Amino acid sequence: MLKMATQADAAAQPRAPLSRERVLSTAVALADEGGVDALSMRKIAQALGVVPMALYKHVANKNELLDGMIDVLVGEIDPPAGDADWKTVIRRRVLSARRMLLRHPWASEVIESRTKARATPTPAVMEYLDSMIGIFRAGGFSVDLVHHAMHVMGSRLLGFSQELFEDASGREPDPDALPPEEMAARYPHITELAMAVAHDEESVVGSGCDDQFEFEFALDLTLDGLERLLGTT
Amino acid sequence: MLKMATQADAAAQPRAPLSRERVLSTAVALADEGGVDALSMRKIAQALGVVPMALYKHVANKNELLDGMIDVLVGEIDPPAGDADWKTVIRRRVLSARRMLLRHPWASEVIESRTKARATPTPAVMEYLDSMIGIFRAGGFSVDLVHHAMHVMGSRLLGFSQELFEDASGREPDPDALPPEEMAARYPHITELAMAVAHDEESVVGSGCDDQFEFEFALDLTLDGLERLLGTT
DNA sequence: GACCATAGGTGTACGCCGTACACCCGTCAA
DNA sequence: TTGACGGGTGTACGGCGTACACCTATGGTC
Repeated sequence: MLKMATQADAAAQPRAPLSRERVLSTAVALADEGGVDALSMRKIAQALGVVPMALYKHVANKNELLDGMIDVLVGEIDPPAGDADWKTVIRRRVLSARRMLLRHPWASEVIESRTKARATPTPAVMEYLDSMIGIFRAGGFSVDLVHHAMHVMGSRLLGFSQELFEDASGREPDPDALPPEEMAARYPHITELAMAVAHDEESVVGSGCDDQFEFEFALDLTLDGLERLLGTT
Repeated sequence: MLKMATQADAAAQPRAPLSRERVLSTAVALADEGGVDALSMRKIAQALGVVPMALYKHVANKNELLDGMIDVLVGEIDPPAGDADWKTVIRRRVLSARRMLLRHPWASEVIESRTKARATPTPAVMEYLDSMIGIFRAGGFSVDLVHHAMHVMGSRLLGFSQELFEDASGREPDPDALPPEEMAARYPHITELAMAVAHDEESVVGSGCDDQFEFEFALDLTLDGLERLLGTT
């Protein structure tokens, strides 16, 4: 009796019924606040008030869970907007994808690693890419040209992220960082660049350079290049 | 006596003295053949004929080991070559970096994740970037313009790798892959593109599209864009 | 109403991981 | 001779993913 009562209470109050979506969204939330490395099945279960093995009734294993998380993220990207020309539609969509990636800093890493481990990207990613191709095609790109375009947009030419001066502030003062004069001696060009940038934007708080501006600059340079190609065909 | 003899034998024959470099290079070798996910301190130790904790006399912990591995890889990139103009020097260097990344498919993932976790990239990466900037500067780029250029080269505009059609062959025949007609219905544009590409290159074995060609196409498009910018300043 | 298949949550247990900590031994400077 | 020390060892701990057996409430069938 008593037992039944407490069970009923527990069931009524804190126990939403658990589902694949609930698992995925709390996983995303946990990753957002603690990073993917700190994400474990056990912690997800705990956050849901459930025993770890319960999760396996809704996702096959951790990799499949990561795939599901990717699909959640891709779902956050705005659908292609309206009837503008290809350039602005692509531009908006890419910027929307970027906003998503900034909201979930762990995203690019897991997309990278999961995509390499699978035979094919997850369905949501496929759909995203498909619609992207569709925009180019509707804009008059030949099949060949859109193939090139996808490679251009998907490649990172430098193998390494450009996030060099990303929030020098905001971290605890790293003990084994080089003193500035050593920096200047060892990496003269980086130093020159960093100083110029910092000076340029001395009014701006936070990161030494306006990443959003730089990203859009890169995007526009590339889209202009593609447009020129389109014109000459 | 006997014990000393066997010890001497063991010491003489299979026991090179162990060093940071030996640890790093066997770690790289193991990652090459089994992927980073399968790389563990215990396996590295085993490969070196040593107990796991022995490694910690040469690397502080696993993250620091990964950082060291990155530096090994970056060291494989050819130094800037000769006295050609900036465009060909950059081009050669980027292609050399790409060759390194293709030799070590796990590299981009660990560089990505480690760079995000550190206050600053590893020294070898810094040096690479510094010399890259130096090439642009020597080619007449203003500080501002080289800043833009680094962002252009370092950004991936699509958040997702373009490795869509990467070796459809060469994998075991994935059980839950969609049948072709379903593919065509759900992802019409991808299908169109894939078929066109496959047809184009039907003589070529392996991957449906020539990734090297596409990469160079993207690189040249970008470098041309930068050159145009340089001209108009 | 009796029955039983099934879906979904539980508990236990295994093997692997990174690594803290105490130890031990050979080398070499004083 | 001694004693510090660099480098390899052994043990142990807590956390991980997950296989497997179990329990229980639900709902369809006779």
